[in-house]
Amino acid sequence: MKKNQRPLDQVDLQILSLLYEDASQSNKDIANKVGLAPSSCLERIKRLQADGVITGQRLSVDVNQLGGHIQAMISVRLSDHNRATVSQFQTDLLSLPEVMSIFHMGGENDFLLHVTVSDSAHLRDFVFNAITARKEVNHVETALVYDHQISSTVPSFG
Amino acid sequence: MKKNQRPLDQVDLQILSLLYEDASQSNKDIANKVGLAPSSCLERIKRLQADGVITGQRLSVDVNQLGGHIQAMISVRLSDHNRATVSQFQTDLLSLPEVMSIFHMGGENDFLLHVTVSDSAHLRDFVFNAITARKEVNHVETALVYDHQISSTVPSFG
DNA sequence: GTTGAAACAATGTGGCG
DNA sequence: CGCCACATTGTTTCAAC
Repeated sequence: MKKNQRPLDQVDLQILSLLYEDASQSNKDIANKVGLAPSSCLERIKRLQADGVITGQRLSVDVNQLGGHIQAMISVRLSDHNRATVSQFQTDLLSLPEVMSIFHMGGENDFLLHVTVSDSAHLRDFVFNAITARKEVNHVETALVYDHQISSTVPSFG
Repeated sequence: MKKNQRPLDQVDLQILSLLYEDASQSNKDIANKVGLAPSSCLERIKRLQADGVITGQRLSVDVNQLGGHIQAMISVRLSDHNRATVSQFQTDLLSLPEVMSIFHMGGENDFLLHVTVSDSAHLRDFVFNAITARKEVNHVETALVYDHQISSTVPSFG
């Protein structure tokens, strides 16, 4: 939370919620839905961005159509938990085209890698080449992801 | 994959890749970067949407600023694997404000729930009220998520 | 695929409550 | 101080090529 930041009011939350459902709506549409003039609405959206509440806008794609026919969640344990090792692992893996997102975890697994690959041979190669080949990796477990659904409701409570 | 669909060429992939990095770029900017006239570029983007390669546009928000101070990954096993039971569980949970996304898994866990909560009391209450309270739930395990990083590179390989 | 005109949306300014 | 109306700028979109 930044300094000099007004707390979010109900209208801010309404704007966030609308944009979270569908970020492609125009400012004008949002303004209409929340009952503000477009300029006032835009002012609020800009403030939400400046305050870091809105951090960006991402495209949703159908990875299956891009050749990502299989999705998997790969649990990884490292043997070395230095900040440098952990952070290097994270950076290296995030840059690979197969890796869609990385969860840095507490608990017995250090990382969950959500990956997409073209087929099971690709999955096997990815696990061997990108993960078990690394010295700091201690344990790897792969589970298939049948389906990944993302909520279209913005988290908001208190 | 739909019928009547042209395979993606290099320019399509370039457009996808640019928009995947930052979906807030204007069509005009994308057109410039890929070396097309804005109208041709827009035509391609529209086609990618019509073909279902681009499925939407999502807002990235800082959940921490919305009161989501803790993120967790909750592994759930059900005792009953009927389609109806599984699908009801998925629908019910996805609509809760704490749940950001649901992975339907193969393997010993049926679901991974990526959730955000305000504090550890909230986490405990959520697990009890939304998960273990359900008859079909057999086993629950909760792990803290320190950090979740999403790739800004679109998955793409043959 | 391009160009250029018309339609529309985003943005900045100044005035009002 | 936040909101609105209006003027300006820029973007999208459509038709003709």
